[in-house]
Amino acid sequence: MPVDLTPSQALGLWHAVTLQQVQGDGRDLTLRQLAILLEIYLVPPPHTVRGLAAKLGVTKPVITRALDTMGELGLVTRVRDERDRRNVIIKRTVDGALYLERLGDLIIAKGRAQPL
Amino acid sequence: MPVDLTPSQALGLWHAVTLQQVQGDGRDLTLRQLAILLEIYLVPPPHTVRGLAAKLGVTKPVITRALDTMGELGLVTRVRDERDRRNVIIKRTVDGALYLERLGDLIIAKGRAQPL
DNA sequence: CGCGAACGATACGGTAGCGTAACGAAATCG
DNA sequence: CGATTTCGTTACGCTACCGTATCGTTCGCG
Repeated sequence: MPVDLTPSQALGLWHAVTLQQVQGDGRDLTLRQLAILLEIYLVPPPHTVRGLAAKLGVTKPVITRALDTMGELGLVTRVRDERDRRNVIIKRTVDGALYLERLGDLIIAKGRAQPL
Repeated sequence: MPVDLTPSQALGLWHAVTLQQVQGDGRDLTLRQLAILLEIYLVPPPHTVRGLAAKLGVTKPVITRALDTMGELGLVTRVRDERDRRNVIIKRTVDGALYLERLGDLIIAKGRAQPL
């Protein structure tokens, strides 16, 4: 079941959500960081630095740095892969799930408020 | 007519759109910049630095800097208010309208692709 | 083994945004 | 008028992210 939007609804929804995000508190993620976070939580594991970099079309340091930042925020964790110790497996956290749950709620709430 | 979304659809939509934005080209706006741009194009004029700062809950330099950046990208223009020359009126541009039109199209396309 | 490839992290210089504070120009008010 | 307020901008020091290049570790393969 697709989500059918008019142009006005689509931009209005984006407007409402970004506005709320900005007004909330400064703790905002970069577009890239958010994309990484969503990828980790919405796509089945396992997730690796290399895999994320390929999926997003960015370089590996971008992923490493984003994981550093989001790790400090508790949104994500890294675990060494014991089967191939060169790899690092990116794990989800409770706080990360909560963060995205709140984002989802925000989107839904603003979607409900869309006119037309 | 509201936009009714399930949590899965809401986050899936965000995922698809941010992913595309990141993959596209580096020309990505900050969350704040995007919020400002949407505010300018979706809310009836006139728009001033002070008004935008109040609406978004940020300081004036944030608006000035964002307008500098987006001005260089051609997404927005500034014109001195002749009735009160202290004010600056922020004007829309063709390129800015085009930019948001493409964003709207992207959202709609990804919305249509949402499962459930 | 030893050598090259793969993986993630780090170093480095550069750029852009931030918050606070101060500034110049213009309007308002006594 | 002159003093004060309002508006947008600029200055300053700081932090965070970027891209490129390189590093250390670990695996795979001859």
